[in-house]
Amino acid sequence: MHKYGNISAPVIKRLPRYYRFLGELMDKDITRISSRELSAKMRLTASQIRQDLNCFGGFGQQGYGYSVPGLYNEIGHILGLNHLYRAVLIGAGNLGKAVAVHMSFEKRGFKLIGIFDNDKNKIGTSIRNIQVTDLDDLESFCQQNHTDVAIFCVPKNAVPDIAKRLYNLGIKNYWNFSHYDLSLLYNDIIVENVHLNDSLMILCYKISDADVASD
Amino acid sequence: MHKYGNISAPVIKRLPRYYRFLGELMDKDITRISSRELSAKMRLTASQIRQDLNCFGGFGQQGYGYSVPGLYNEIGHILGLNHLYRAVLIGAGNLGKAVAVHMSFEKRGFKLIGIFDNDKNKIGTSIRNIQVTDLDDLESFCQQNHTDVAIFCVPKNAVPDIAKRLYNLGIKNYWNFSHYDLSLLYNDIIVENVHLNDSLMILCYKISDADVASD
DNA sequence: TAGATTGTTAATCGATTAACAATC
DNA sequence: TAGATTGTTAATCGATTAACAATC
Repeated sequence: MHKYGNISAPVIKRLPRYYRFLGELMDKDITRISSRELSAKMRLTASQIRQDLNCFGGFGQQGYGYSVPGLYNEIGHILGLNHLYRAVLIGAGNLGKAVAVHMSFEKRGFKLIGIFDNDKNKIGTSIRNIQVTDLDDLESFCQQNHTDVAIFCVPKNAVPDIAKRLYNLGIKNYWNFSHYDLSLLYNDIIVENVHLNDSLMILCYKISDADVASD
Repeated sequence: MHKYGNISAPVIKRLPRYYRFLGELMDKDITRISSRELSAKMRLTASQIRQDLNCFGGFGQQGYGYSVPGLYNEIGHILGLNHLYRAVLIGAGNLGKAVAVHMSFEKRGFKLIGIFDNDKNKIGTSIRNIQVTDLDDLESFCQQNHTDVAIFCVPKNAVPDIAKRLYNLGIKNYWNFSHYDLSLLYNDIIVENVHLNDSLMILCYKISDADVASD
């Protein structure tokens, strides 16, 4: 059922960071690196790097280390960046617009194919050469255009209804910017959350926890 | 040095979710809940909830459970939401604009007091009643207006220079949307990252890992 | 008082680090 | 071959779960 056995969440979460650092090394024309050198740059242990990579395969060479472009490509492949999953964005407000314009979807395995909103003032306008479509036309659009993923940039209370419509269309992968707990809705869906409010509150915790003087 | 001893990162990351669920219970006028009931709603163990909360204090009552508003307020206080840390936003592009407009800073312990950019077309325009200021005036602004936090919404390569200027101004708390690894720059800073690209790649991994048919 | 549920200690599970034999 | 560094096993550390005495 899974390509790489059951890889633990902590390992998966570190992969994009490895990918980023390897990309930077490539920009500097560094072609080879040992786990020890990389661990120093990334401030983690060499052991962890070797353990992490060996979840997926033996990419290194004893006595030599790792090929930077080789490892970069391997991790890109593990992450699945060679795919082009077709995504629709739900919600063309400030956040949705920023996500549409700001993200390099193609570099990350996705292609944005549609944007939906229910605001008559937004419908018909274009973002990144994609026309904003009436949310009422979600079903007909997705039936005509194969869709793998939905991106939720709508307020919390609008989410469950839209999620059910998408689920009924067979679309079960969600990138969720809303604060609705999508993962509780169905069991056979894939959800990746971006909770900006949570992140901001964690920052608040860190600051106030360190700042013993106040309060 | 720390208000609540050394609380582990996993516990801290769960706090905003507890806070959210308790808020929803309050909206439904539910005034009391046991760890068992809450665990069922949140899909985690009652044991974990009790362990998590007891890092900070004994907020429950044997035989009764927890007061929903009581616990809500306690967690809000633990998160430090009673503060109003003064924040400046660096970068008024799509992402910066969305962050400025979309976030309810005041509910999360922050107040947005300034927005900076180096784009002449943006300087002077207003976002949320805050004038976009020339990045060159960062020092004079922060000297005149007490600033606790900086929010980075600029491209990676612009970050280190700006971070150094902020650090020299004594501003050492950062909400980082860029892909520059700020935490490696100084040791006495507080960084909370929002890495949208990483999140998107993790979604890609999850989809492609489940999707054994392809590739 | 009896029932319920906490706070907390003990047991288990998983993730990280250390060590080292294999090997390039 | 000698030196370096991996892949992998074993040891440690930390987080989660289970159990239960304390107590409302």
